[in-house]
Amino acid sequence: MEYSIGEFSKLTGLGIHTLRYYEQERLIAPERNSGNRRCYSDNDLTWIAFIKRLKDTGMPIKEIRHYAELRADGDPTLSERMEMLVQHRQALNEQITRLQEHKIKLDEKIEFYRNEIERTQNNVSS
Amino acid sequence: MEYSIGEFSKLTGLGIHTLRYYEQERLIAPERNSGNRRCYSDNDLTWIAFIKRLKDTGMPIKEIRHYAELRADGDPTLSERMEMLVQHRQALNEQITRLQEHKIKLDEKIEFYRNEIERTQNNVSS
DNA sequence: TCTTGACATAGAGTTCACTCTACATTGTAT
DNA sequence: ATACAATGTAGAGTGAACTCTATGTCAAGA
Repeated sequence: MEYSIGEFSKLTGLGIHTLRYYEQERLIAPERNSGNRRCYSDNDLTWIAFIKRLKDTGMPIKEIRHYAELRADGDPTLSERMEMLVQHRQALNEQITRLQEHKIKLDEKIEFYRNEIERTQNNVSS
Repeated sequence: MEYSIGEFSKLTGLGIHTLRYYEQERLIAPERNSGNRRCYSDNDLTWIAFIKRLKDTGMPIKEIRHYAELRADGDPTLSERMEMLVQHRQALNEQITRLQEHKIKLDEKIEFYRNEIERTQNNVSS
């Protein structure tokens, strides 16, 4: 299937402006039809899904662009791309660990608040 | 103990400019000494540590400011502050879950790459 | 006393990732 | 044929969170 930018925008949840911005940043390179209109494919759809994953996990546009450039060069860059993903997985693991530590501290803080609130209420009622 | 902005910057790892910016944004309100110099306390130190935690877990400055304002009002705002933290914990839990899903997908992708690389290498050597 | 370095303020500049505006062109329904 | 909605480009604007610059003050050491 092929999609106009409007259709593709709805499918991906990315605004039309954002899609054009991503193209300008060379993250994606949709075909053009006779009238110069962008023509997105199903392949573009899975690619955008992956871009969103990379973004959600904190990879900056610049780095995604680098990955996209390697991807465009095909098989010869397979191991370099894998290297990037392995690096990124490492960063992601560290991020998850950090957040889990933060969660523990936050739980403690909330527990502390619960006690404080009870204490102050006791003071008021006594 | 009390610290000059330079000392405090080293202790917290936040640049001097950032500390002044946080003050401008009303996240922190250090005392001033005779010569109008900022005078940070140990209390400020633990407060900054908590601010960093909130930031690291994705809370925007505006919201941290709101929390800081409640904090400055003392005990009467205890339950409102707890409410904020409970809300934030919810967001944090969702964030962790999302990242864990991303991690699984990334692991799969890396595995796919490993196979692809092996395949292409076999093609070359055969 | 003089100089140096840390500090002060006000405001400008930067980076990132969009997001929007202005204006021209094209595809579609009546 | 005409109107209008969707799309095109180029470039400006936005908001968040810093980060830096210019200029001035002040305390302490040589």
